[in-house]
Amino acid sequence: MSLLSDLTQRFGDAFAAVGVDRSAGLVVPSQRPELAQYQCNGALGAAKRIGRNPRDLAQEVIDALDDRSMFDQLDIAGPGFINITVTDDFLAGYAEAMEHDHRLGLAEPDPRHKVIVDYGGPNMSKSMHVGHLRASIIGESLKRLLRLSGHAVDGDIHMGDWGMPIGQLIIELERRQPDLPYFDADFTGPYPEESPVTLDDLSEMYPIVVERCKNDPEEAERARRATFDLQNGRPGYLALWRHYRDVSVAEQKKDFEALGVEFDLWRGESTVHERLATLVDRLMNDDGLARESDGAIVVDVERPDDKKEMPPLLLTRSDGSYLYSTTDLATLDQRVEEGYDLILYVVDARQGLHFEQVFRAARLSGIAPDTVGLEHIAFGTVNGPDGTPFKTREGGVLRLADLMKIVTDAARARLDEAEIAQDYPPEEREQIARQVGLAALKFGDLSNHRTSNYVFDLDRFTSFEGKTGPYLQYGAVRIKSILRRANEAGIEPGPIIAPTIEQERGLILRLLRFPEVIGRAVDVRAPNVLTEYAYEVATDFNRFYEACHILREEDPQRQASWLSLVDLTLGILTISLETLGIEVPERM
RNA sequence: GCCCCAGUAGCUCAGGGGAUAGAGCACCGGCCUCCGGAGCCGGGAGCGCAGGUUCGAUUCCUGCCUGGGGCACCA
Repeated sequence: MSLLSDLTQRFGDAFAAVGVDRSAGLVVPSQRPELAQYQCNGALGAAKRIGRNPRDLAQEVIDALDDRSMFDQLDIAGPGFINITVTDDFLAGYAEAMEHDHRLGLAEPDPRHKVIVDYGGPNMSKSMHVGHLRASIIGESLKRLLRLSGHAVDGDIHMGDWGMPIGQLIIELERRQPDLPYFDADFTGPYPEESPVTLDDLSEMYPIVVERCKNDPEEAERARRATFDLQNGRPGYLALWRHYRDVSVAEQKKDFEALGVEFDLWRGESTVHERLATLVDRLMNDDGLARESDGAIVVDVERPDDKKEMPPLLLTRSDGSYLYSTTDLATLDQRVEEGYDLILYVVDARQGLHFEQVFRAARLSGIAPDTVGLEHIAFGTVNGPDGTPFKTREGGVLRLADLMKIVTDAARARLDEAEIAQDYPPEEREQIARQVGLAALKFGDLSNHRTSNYVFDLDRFTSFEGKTGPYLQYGAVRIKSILRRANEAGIEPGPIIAPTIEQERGLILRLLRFPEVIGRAVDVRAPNVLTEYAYEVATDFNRFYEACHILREEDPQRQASWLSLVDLTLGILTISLETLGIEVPERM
């Protein structure tokens, strides 16, 4: 159990003992650290509800605590806050328990969910670019947070591989190379094993055909037709689609691996293509939920109390082809069948309406019962220094691979500047530069709340000073260095004893908050809660490091305790960074 | 027109109905016989506007202003 939940339980008991709902016993870190370590504000609200004086009630609650041995101070302040300071022995006991707990004080989740995190979501029609960055970074971190909390979690890339872009790429290739066998309806195969295009070709073709379809209704119609034919199993198109998919996946696997993003499931829209017809049929005939509208099939999802316009969810176009909404609904159906009871979509905020429609349709049809959680984890855009969406100097979309090079180069320059890792072997140096660049990128992104747009500032993100990924990495590496030196000097870690120095106490208090921080980050699905905490751990450690000279300490018991505390700090810092997707090098 | 998100220090951003709203950068002033100067200590400066709910509002509600975004046959 964590210290905070322990205190909350004790105060909950005390409130219950005086006849007040135990939820009033919620204990939180103090807002006035100079006054106390923790506080409980429950007496204020409770007193109001039962018509009592809050300070009197607070006193009664304190009197009702059945064991007060762990409290150093219990004060009533202001209108009725209970200020709480625990004894140093109690703190040391908790820290010692945490040091030997592989779960670091984290409780088992109740209930334990089977979770799917749907993120990344690249289209197979183009290279990954910065637009995919946030989904990947945030999704990966949320996946790790949920897993760390003890849930059973799978990450699914959910590629865009069955919609209109494929139809567009088919007609574009046909325009360029009409003699390829894929376009000959009478061809009986076999089709070539070699792909007629590379991913670079697709990336080059895609914007061109999109533009043409936008300006030419006939071209748009041809693309729709190709999409329809693909979805209805035209062999040449399917063969071509496989090539498109294979070259895309091969490239994307490299991109995601370089980013440190790992998917458990490489599924996509096409995964459910065999379910689409039966699903639409079921909603049309059995449930009577779907109806025809201008030749298309739609599900009405508006409610009488809606204040806003709520367009129906489109299941098929008027030509019978399927859309994003159809595959999303079918995918949801499949996920529920597979037993997932919490489904998170880490997708750009601009798709909010789409998910509201899909979720409503899923509820109405019973595809997703109320026991299944459906959440759109929305996020904002990445902006350049001028405040508009991030672009290259030429105004184009920045490819992910190029971005990786930019941050790695910047990290390498910073290493030179700070004279870090100067005489290491070149391979190790390169590896460190990549790790530092990624840390800069990820921490820079994740330290913003996910719903806000943020400014991508390379210089700021890669700095070794301030609230940055490289700063935290460097901090962790230096802690490793201390532990290494202690080991070389033959100093052994020992039991964590009661702190006597303010900075030491502060560090312990910070470390003990780890379980609550993880809990909160998971509750609000927001990794920035953890970036904030990791930074606080690092700064509290620096204060401790300044005040307590570990290797020179003469009292062996104290020295051993400090060494354990350093080790615990490294453990908490490392797992925090790992959960953010940031690696800590052995040395820098 | 309707809806969603945002508006907090010079800049970039945190902030869970509670006390005196925090951090980084930048700026100013201190601290190095120190385990890697990544640092540590201190200073100035802020909740878009107007109402409302509440003992108490940056937080919840309403309206307005500003910026970004969305609104069936794209994803």
